[in-house]
Amino acid sequence: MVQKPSLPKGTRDFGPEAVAKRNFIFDKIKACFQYHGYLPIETPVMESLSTLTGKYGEEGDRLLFKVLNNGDYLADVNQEDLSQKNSNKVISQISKRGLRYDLTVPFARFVAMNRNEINFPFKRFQIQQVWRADRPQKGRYQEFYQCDADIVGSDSLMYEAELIEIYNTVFTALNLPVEILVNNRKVLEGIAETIGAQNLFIEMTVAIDKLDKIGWQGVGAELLTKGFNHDQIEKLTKILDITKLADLEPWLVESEIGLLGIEELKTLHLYLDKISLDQDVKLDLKLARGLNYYTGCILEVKAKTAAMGSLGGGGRYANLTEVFGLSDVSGVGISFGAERIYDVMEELNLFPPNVLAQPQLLIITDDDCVLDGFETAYKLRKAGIAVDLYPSPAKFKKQMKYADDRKFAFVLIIGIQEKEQQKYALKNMVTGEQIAISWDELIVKFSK
RNA sequence: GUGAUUGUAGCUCAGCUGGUUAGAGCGUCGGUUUGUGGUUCCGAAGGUCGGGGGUUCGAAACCCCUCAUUCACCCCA
Repeated sequence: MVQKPSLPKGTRDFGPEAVAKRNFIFDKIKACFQYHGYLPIETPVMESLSTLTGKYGEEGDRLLFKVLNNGDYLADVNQEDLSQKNSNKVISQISKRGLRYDLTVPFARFVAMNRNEINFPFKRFQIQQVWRADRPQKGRYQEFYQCDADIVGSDSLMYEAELIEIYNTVFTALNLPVEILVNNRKVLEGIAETIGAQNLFIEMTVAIDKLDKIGWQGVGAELLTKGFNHDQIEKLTKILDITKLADLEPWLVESEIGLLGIEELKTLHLYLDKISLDQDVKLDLKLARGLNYYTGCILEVKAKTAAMGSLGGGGRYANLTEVFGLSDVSGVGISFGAERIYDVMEELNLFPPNVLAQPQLLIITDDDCVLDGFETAYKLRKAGIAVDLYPSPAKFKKQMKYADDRKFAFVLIIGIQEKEQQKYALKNMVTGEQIAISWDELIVKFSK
């Protein structure tokens, strides 16, 4: 029986053009990373589940893809857990591996394991897929590429500035106008302290992150259900509307950690003042970011001219390697969401017309000249000219149509007439013009 | 995990309140006097109407279940 082919939820195929376009994005990002001294690494698709769980918050754990153990995986499962259908307990017994959820945590694991071989500060980049068991929707897939650059082993805020500069450079190179939003988790903690809600810090960040979407009314309502009172919410409203660092400082004088955050932002700006950027960089106190491992500056990139979630994000994580037994190694990094950048660039028509690098020239032949065609193709390629060849002496109509469909700019016709005249017929597929051309002329025309 | 939405040819979609052999455009393939595409004209192939069950004399259409899609929420790139 024939089965109807289909793709798993949230995944897609990439045809030749899509791959070319994606590589166009990768190439820009990669070039920029390398230009700044980042070195490439790759890590396995699968990690031990224990490496992944507990790093992304409760929600993140739910979105982890688990890999079923091999063999008789039910053999050793606790019968009680099984009969009670306790999925949480059973899963840990039947699955010891999971698909990576991002590239940052595997990197932290990599650093902890290779600490003796690594020279700190260690700058690495990594372009690989990640998987999230999320319901797919616009700009959201279950399988997608992240392009990460991270530095571990230095707490210098110079790196925050460098990463912002990288965002700036890449999006400028892609001709995609964006807004780079900056905030600091310490400042947010300070704000929580100031309004007397330090124990509700996570709830606060999750709520205010939605301000853009549901406004103060919605956020206020959510905060109330989380245990905030009207007084606190009102205070929070006032603080978060602040757009200048100087205006914020008076609010946080009582908070040691808040002042530390402000100090960090000030230092960051000292660096940024030394360079000029094409994209907008803004302080945004409403930026929170859900990943709980961030401890200092946080960054997020949004498209200015398209409705799409963030195109990238990142931040400082002071302790991520600690759970893997390596303390006092601070890290900071950013991630580009290649799929979303792709979607936005497609929407805005930003890809160059000829991303699909293919030969300009197609050779077609008749019955008597197939071998001559093959030989000519070989000689042209040897002369450094990219060329393709139709494989059989089909009707010229068919061969021409093929050339047209594949958008070759020129067709080189080798038939019995050409062979007798010791010339080729070269047809320009755009103008329709056809000329007789010698080998030497051909080489000159197509050599660069 | 929650709430909606859609599922008919390779693609985009028609198919009225259930009624004979399910249609169109595009695409594909073949031909249009045997050496020429993108622009003629003619023709052909291609569908278990997502799957299963039910109601009915009769279901693509109505009901139930299931699978899948898209979108929103949660969360995030």
